[in-house]
Amino acid sequence: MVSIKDVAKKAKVSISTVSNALNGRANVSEETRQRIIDIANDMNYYPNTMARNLKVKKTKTIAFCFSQFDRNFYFQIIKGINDCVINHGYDLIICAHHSIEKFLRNGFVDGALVNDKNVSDELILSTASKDLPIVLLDRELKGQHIYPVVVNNYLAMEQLVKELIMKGYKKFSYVSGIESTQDNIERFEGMRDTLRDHNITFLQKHYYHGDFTEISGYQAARLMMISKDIPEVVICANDDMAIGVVKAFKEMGINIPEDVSVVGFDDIELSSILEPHITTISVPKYEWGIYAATILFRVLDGERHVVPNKIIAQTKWRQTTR
Amino acid sequence: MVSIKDVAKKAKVSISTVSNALNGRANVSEETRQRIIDIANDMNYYPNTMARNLKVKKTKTIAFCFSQFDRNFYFQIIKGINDCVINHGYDLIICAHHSIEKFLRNGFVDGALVNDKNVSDELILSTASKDLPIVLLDRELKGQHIYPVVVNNYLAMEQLVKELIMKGYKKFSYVSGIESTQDNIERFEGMRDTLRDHNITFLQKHYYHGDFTEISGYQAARLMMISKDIPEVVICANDDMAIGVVKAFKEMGINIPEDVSVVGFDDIELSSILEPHITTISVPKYEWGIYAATILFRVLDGERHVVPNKIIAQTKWRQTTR
DNA sequence: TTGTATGCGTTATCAC
DNA sequence: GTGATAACGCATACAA
Repeated sequence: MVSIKDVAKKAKVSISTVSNALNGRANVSEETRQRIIDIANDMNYYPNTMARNLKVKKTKTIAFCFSQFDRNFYFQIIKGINDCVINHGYDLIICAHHSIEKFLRNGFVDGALVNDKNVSDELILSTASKDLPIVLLDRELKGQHIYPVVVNNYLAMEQLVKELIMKGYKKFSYVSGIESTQDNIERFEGMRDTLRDHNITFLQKHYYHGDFTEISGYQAARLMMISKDIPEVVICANDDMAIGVVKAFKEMGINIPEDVSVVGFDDIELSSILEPHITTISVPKYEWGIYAATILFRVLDGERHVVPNKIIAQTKWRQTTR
Repeated sequence: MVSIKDVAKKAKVSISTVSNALNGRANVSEETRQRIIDIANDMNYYPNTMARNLKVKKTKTIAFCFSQFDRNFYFQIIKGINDCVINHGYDLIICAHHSIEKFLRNGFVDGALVNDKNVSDELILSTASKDLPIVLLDRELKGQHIYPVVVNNYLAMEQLVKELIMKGYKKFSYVSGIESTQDNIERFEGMRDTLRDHNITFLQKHYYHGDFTEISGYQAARLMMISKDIPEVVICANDDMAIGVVKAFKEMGINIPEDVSVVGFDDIELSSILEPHITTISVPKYEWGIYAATILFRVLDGERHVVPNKIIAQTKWRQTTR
């Protein structure tokens, strides 16, 4: 590996002159600069990133901690983050949670975004610092140098339910995701509270327990059938379950949306590919990524009191509702 | 950021003793070792990765160059790579092509995998070295310290066509991908040669020009219709186009597979979701990732003359063929 | 305009 | 068993 020393030797100057020339500083004559640049190119010289980082304490690199490579919901988010990072002249590295200690704990990166449930709250709390602000996409955690950028589930659900009520729907059922997750809780409460505000009480028996998987939605729909409790509209905590619900109803000869309507959440790719196209709440994934990265850069640029907004999601009306 | 110096000071020993203790070397008494470890934990000390790398010239990190975050075909591959890298006690960073110079050129990583058409052949040729072997997933490039791990398109196509012929198919059409791509060429030649070997000449007029997109497949099928040239089977250079072909035929009231059969390549998720499920050549993506990373580690472990095999893909017979 | 010297945090060599 | 010290490649304050 050719180092600054090799270039200096070949150019018959000192290493500092090489450094100055290559870093565009004023204190070097134009002709020596050009000569040094040519020689450096010639020798295929690239400054050693680690040695430089060790010195300057800025890496111009952002880490994105992520390991759920099997859920393609996230890839538009990555794209947004990547684009934003590049635009700011930084580089992005994506690393799984195993690598956090290695990459985050010691100035390897200037900031991080985390979207990985495998990373514990404690790890985040103990890692975030003035030198390493962290933006969270998968949870709302309070703490110094920590900036959650999450979807406003409650508001999106509120607006959806309001519109459904306006369309005349009165009998709602809900298929939950994993109970303990914040997403599920907020989505459910958004529905329940909005119904209450419109004098519709949501009965516990219309709450079906799912776990965000298609099969759990499928089973919930069959359960509705067995208990002869088909509502006017089934609201699912995500699209996967909505797909399962639709599948079950279709198999049982129940027409959608004539006999029952179905709504999902997330707007995954499949929801507008499968027939019928599913009405769902669309999370603007690309923009989410952009915004999350933007927040990080505002912090890195020294802005005080950065308070992120929540991401606004909106209903996409499609074929599973009237 | 707490450094080894801080730990040494607190433990009232020299930094070398701290280093020795923490790195499990023999020349330090068990009690001082334990005391130092405790203090280090206590102070939340983590060795600075960059300083260490600068010294030892091994980073235990692998880079995967990739930027096509909008094609979910690749994510199973990433998962395979990631799993393999973790298993070897290394860490994986994924970086876009913009960052190659920064991360690959100067000992930031011990090896790299590249699956990014944006990275030029020249860049790869000039970057690969004894200190940085590179495994290629997206092209077959010959060169020192370069190891292509690609799919055996030709063989897969040969086997597919043989079976189709055995099933009685005689009239074949081909919808091409982008002409210049190696994938397209190999897939086409695999078909053409196999037909020839079975005394079936493939006429140029049955070659339809596509570009790997769904719409180009759709248009090719309409063109077949207009020219009244519906074959017994349409072989597409990838699944996206096969999906387009199927869509067009369905719209035109042509029955699949009764009137015409359709075959794709890749086995993307959609091919077994949309109705009818598409017969296609399945690329074992996860295993591909595992194998590519394995090749890299064999090189890193000092094995001489590593010669990668090609990835074997196999036909998945589904509903679009008889 | 150019060169010398120092230090970033670590590991390794070699005294003690 | 322990501690100075050099070196990794670079940037920079300061001397020339």
